[in-house]
Amino acid sequence: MTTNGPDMPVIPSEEGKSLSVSMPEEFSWDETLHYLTRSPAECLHQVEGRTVYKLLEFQGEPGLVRLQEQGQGALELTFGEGAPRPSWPLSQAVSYIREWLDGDTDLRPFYRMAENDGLLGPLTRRYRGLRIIGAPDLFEALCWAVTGQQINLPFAYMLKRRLVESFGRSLEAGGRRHWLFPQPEELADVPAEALKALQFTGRKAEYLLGIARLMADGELSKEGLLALGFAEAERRLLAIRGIGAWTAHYAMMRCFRHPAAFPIGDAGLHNALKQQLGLDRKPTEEEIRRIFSPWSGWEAYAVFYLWRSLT
DNA sequence: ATCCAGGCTCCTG
DNA sequence: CAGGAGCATGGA
Repeated sequence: MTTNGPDMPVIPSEEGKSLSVSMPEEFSWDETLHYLTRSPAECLHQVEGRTVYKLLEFQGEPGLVRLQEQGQGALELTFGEGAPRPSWPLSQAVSYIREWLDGDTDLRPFYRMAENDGLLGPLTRRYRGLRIIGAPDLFEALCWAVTGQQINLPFAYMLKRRLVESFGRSLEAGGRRHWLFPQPEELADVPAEALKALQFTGRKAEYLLGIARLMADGELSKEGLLALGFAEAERRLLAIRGIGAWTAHYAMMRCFRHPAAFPIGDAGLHNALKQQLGLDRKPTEEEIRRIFSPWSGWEAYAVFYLWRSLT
């Protein structure tokens, strides 16, 4: 068996081909990397130095892409070296990356609004170019939110990793294994016991499987929710067992990129406000609403910048 | 040890 | 309908 016979097709023009992903001026690769590296247990992308690898899937076919900064507000996108080349074109990944890294939001109105704000002003200057890193896959966004309910973040990352490495597909390249988040179909028929063995609580196991079944059955989808609009999508999500206000808004923030999504009950948000405002206790929900009232329409970004202040 | 974690459901009164 | 117990584990 030959590995490099004359019948092996070689397409030089495809080798080393790269595409440019244009990003707005208000985009910071440093801030993006800071977010992407915040947990060593993260398994849905890999960061090596200032290079990001992520396994994507289109038409059921996985492909590894590599992202580097290109300068002039652009990223360089290539296929990851050492990985099987998918049949889909690299151009298919460009719009995904722009959505993932929030390249389509104009942050200038947010910055103008925050400019003279005593709380948000310093944060937007300190973390300028920070954008809401998305979770374009609805199932992933919901599972991640449910997983993170009421537990500390390191533990949540560990649970996610176990879930992904137990039920997701993967591909090895360059001595590293890259993972896809499981599809709803890949989780729908898993017994709750299997999730409990990964240290999910019995309750969370039920929540995750319930969401998986809804999506596998086509009763819940990103397209369907997008068609509903903000208020109706929220109502639909809240009707699902295991999804409360925090989870619904978290998903709308990370998956639907709704700038007015507002996970107001978030413990990290409370701690950030306490710290930024020098309070000796956490703010009440009423106080939070008052603090956020000037930022109407941009709550998700205000929350994201406040989260950033914690690390 | 005690309290808190990127909460939600379900049961009381 | 507000309030609180229970969930279950890890880190400070």
